[in-house]
This record gives sequence, structure tokens and C-alpha cells, in this order.
Amino acid sequence: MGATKTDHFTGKQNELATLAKAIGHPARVAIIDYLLKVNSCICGDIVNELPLAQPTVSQHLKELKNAGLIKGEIEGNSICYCIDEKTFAKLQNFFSNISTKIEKKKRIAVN
Amino acid sequence: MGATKTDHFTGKQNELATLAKAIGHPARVAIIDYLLKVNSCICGDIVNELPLAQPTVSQHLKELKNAGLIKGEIEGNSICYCIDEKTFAKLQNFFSNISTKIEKKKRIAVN
DNA sequence: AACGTTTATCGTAATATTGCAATATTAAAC
DNA sequence: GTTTAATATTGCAATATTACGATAAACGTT
Repeated sequence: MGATKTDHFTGKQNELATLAKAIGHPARVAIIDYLLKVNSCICGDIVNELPLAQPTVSQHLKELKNAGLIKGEIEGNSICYCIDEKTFAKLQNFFSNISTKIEKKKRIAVN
Repeated sequence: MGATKTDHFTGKQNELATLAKAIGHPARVAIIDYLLKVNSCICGDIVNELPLAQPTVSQHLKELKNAGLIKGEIEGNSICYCIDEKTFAKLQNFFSNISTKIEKKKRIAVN
């Protein structure tokens, strides 16, 4: 097998899984870190920043873009990548909700 | 290849990547959802809840446990799984920090 | 001790991911 | 239009993941 049974789960579950999966690689976390550090999104510098070959970085960027975690704007012959704020806000929301649920459960357990 | 170059990235980057990777599958998100919904962590019920065979569920549980997202306590012949609160708190922190960084960058951009 | 229940492990097939060299594409610069 | 640069795509090898049937291991019950 190896094919994930996506259709058996809810939209929200698949959405979180897709986002988490995209973050689930240290190179992609490093790219996100870099984009958070740098104000102007100097695209090609990511290749210099990471210990990976250019095609590999390009592939990781593509996956991050597909997941909606970053945006890429063409600017002349180079491409300007930057964080997609909305998606990260959504992720923060996901995990805040989980923490809230955990807190609620704790309160019930005490009473 | 196919082997991730873990050693080239920081501890934090690898930590977040490992946690995200573990969450990066809808079945595992569904397991987390279920454990959040149910107070007592009735282990074997997860198998009934999910559209997956028992060995598959067992494997997903193992991965969640390895990542530190859930805990499993032996209770007679069954095992009691539950959310590991500390790890989810850590995750919430990660994404709060990212959102803070995004906000800071925005403020600088305006000035 | 034999049996049922619950969970884990093994083995294996199907598929996905990772990484990179080679090459293609795109657009500015000359 | 040719050169130069920045990125993307292709093709491929190595490895990882996903899923499950078969089986094992652990424990309580009778």
C-alpha cells in the first residue's frame, strides 16, 4: 500500500495533516525560520543559507508553496518568497484550540 | 538518497520537524482528535473509531508515542493512551512565537 | 492449563519522499 | 541575439512511509 486513506477523514483533519506534513522536514522548517528572520524575502539566498543543492531547495519551496505556507512572487528574473501569514494564523488557531480542549478536560477532571 | 540530512539543522528545527511530521497524517490527527474528545483514554476503541486495521492503528499510535505526542499506560491487558499535554503546549508555543515574529515584522514594515 | 481479549510485531507490497546531476526555462544585461 | 543569472523540471537512485494479513505476546478469566 503506502497510499494514505485521505477520503476517510474530515476536511479539517486532512487540512491540519497536510500543513503539518509540509512542516515535517528540518529543511523546510529552516526555510520558514529564514523567511521569518529576513524582512525582504531574498529568494535565492535560501539556497546559500541551506546545506542543500539548488534543485532540492527548489523542491522544498514548491512543497511549502503547495501547502500554502509560503507565497512566491515573480520579480524580474528572480522569485520573491515570503511567509503566508494567513496559514500560520490558522495553524496557531489549531494548536490554541487543542490547548483549550486540554485545559477544559483538566477542569472537568478536577470537579 | 531519501535520507534526511538531520545533522545539518538546529535542534529546534529538528524538534519541530519531528513533531510536525508525526501530526502529518490524517489518521494520526484523527487519533489526536479522538483522545481530546474522550476523557478516559479507552485505547482499543481507537481501532473501532478509525477506518483502519488494528495493526495500522497500532503503528500510528507507536509513532505518536515516539514523537512524544501521546502517552501509553498499561492497565491490565489493555493500554490506556492519552494526550501528552507538555508536547502540545510546546507546539502551541512554537506557533505563537512564529505569529509574534510575523507581527513584529509587520510593525517594522509600516514604520 | 486452555481460552478469549487486547495490543504489538513481522513480513511484505505499494507508494511517497528525499536528494541531486543534468537540463530546461525565464528574464534581465550586454 | 547571445550571454548571464536565477529557478524550475526531469530522471533516477536510495530510503521512508503506509497499510494489512499473519502471528506473537501479555493478561485476565474460567
